[in-house]
Amino acid sequence: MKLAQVIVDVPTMQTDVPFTYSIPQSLLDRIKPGMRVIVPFGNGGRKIQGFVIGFTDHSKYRLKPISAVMDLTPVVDDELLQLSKWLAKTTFSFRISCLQTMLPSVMKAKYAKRATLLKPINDPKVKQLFDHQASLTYRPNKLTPDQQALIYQLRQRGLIKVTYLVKNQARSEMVNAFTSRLPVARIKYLLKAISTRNVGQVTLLRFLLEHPTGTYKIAEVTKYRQHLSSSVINQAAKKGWLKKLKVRKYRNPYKQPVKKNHPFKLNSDQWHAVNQIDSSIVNDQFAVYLLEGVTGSGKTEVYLQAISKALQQGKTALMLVPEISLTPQMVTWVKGRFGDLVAILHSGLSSGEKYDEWQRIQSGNAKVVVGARSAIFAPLKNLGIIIMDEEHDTSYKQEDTPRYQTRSVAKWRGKYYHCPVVLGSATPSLESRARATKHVYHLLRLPHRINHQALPTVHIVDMRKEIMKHHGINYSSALLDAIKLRLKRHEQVVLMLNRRGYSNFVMCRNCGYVPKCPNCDISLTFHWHSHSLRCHYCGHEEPIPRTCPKCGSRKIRYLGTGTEQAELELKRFIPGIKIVRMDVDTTSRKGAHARLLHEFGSGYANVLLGTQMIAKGLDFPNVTLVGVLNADTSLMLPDFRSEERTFQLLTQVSGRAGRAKKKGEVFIQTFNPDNYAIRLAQQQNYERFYLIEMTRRHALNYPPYYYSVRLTASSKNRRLAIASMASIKQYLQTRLSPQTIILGPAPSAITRIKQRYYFQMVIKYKHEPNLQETLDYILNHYQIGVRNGLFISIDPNPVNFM
DNA sequence: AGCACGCCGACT
DNA sequence: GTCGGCGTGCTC
Repeated sequence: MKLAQVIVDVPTMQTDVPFTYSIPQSLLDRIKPGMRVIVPFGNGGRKIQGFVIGFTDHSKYRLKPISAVMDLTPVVDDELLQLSKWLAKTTFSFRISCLQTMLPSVMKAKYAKRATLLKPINDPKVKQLFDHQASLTYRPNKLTPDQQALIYQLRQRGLIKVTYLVKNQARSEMVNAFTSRLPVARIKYLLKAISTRNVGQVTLLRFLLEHPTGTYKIAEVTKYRQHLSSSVINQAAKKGWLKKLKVRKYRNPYKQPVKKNHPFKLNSDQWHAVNQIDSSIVNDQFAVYLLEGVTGSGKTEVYLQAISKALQQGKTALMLVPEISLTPQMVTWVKGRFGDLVAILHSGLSSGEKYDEWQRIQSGNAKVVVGARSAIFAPLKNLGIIIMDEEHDTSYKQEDTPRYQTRSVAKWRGKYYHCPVVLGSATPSLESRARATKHVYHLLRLPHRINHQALPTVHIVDMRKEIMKHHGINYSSALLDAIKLRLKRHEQVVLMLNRRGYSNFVMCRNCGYVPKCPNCDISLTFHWHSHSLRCHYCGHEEPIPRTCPKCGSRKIRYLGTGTEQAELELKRFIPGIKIVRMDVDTTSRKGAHARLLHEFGSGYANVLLGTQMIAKGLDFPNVTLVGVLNADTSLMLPDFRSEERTFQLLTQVSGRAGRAKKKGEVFIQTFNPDNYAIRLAQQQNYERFYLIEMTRRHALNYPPYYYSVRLTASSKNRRLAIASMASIKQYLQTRLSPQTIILGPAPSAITRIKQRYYFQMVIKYKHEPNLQETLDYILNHYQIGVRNGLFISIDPNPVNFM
């Protein structure tokens, strides 16, 4: 007896195990592991989606049969099934959540219910709800309580039947196409027999003669062939000349053709790096390479040539980049080199486009994938290389469940396929660089810029002195002079406003009062457009108070530096200056990012002003000046990695200046001109920074000397949360070694969100072989009654401790 | 998650 | 008496 093991779409602790179902005879030969199925679940007749993960031949339960199979071929292959298991275990998340994050969002089922009247009912309320129809399809939570009650009553009285629907959103756009049915000899005969006045038919027959086999999209053929129209094709179909059918249309997110580019000649450092990586590809060897290259050292070319090697070997390649640097420029590079073999996955695509790109990968038509974080799950088979560009970037860590670190998943897949993983960065994370020192990773260095380009000159401007000079808060006179000089020379300027961990808020300059969210207890953010205060966590909005609610003073006003304010201020200092502003507000719309960059790249604007998002991957030859308006904000964060972040950001943004022939200049404005992170970023001295920072981390018992796990508990009941945390800490202390450090429990940085209280503990350890079991035990035993009790989440290796 | 079941108070 | 509120337990 063949029975299916199914992971059901119910993300809870109790249902996080395979459920066994019987397989109806009709599905027996179609059903395979990795397919999605629809199964009955529970005693209310509910139907839900599930994933078949395997088969078994016996079960102690009374089994229900699988209702339907949703896929023709498996959507998750054996490798990804195994990966989902590992991922669920190591990130303390549900198997179903892992499976779902590995797939395009459209493959997640949407649920609806349908109520069908068993006989006509003459109640006006019922008629209104059913819109005079016999059945109503609805989402329960979209109905008003009254409507829900009405349906409940009708059901109780046996007047309606309720069925459950599982909707598959994954749909491909289909277009009309045709294929020839005529043998060549017959076409030749017809061409002679038909009058040449039938222009359409003759043209069609000639087309069929040229293309005796194959399927052609009607829209495309009629567009490029004169005299050939859809009516001609329809007529021909009736005559039996050709067969009409539907084919999938791939929604291609990059319509404009890209210019082909060719491999560059490598310098000796690049050559050495490519050689090393290639040997791992050729020898089917898992190895992690850390490619440490200064900005402008030609890392991209190393990646491209390594990918090329993998393709030559008949393998596939996966290249990950931070979301923000997945710019049209980067896409042009890869598409230009590998053409239609490339699939792109990033958040700018519509869900339909993402699904189509996923299909191209799944079917084997795309062999090179470039994408942001979640692309690490791209269904490539026979991987030959995995590349992570800017490996230190924090966007590689998923911040909600499953809280995976892309680097770990990359290594897992690299081991599975016996292929190299290349981590590239100008400023590697200390974790990775330390592993290279210990020879766990192979260090490959590119210490020179290509074509012996000089590094830009970096000036540090002491803002403590500047603040006295004038009323502006964003621009030192040195930076303003430098900007004016570029305008005169018709060169361009990039200005960055460091907004990491920073928000614009309103403060009373008399008493220091800051308006906070009544639900979440965090500072409200000032919004220029709506002229109101908003909570970033829950969306609460309120007007700006005219007088301080605490002291009554009228000196309550907007404080801090936003990009809008920086833009206005610069326009005041330099009238007529053309600025392209890039921040969350201006880039939220689809395609806006590319449009703004194009606007700047075309030379229309003098200045590109933006937040961190401009620091990465941009390459404009006419930019000779980069200004960092406030280097400090990221230094102020209560986070042990703030120096590392600041160093990385400043180094990266400095690399934006002078990438072509013209020499670049950088101004870093700061209130902490002597800070080592700022000083060493000025010198672009990563190795020195690494040594100093490692000493500090060692002294303070921080990563990479220690591993860390953050445990967060939340509850509506504040005292319950505190008490549980205390008892969890006690339990941990009995189970873990005495050298392990437990910080907290302490209120989280966001103490309260949506009426729930958050508390956290951080476990710092060097060696804890039983940590996995210990934490599993805590999840199973302390998380009692998620609804009103305590909810626990665990984040292994959190990116920050806040 | 979402459903049924069961226990309790308050309504025609 | 029963309607409907919420707390609890279970789903192959």
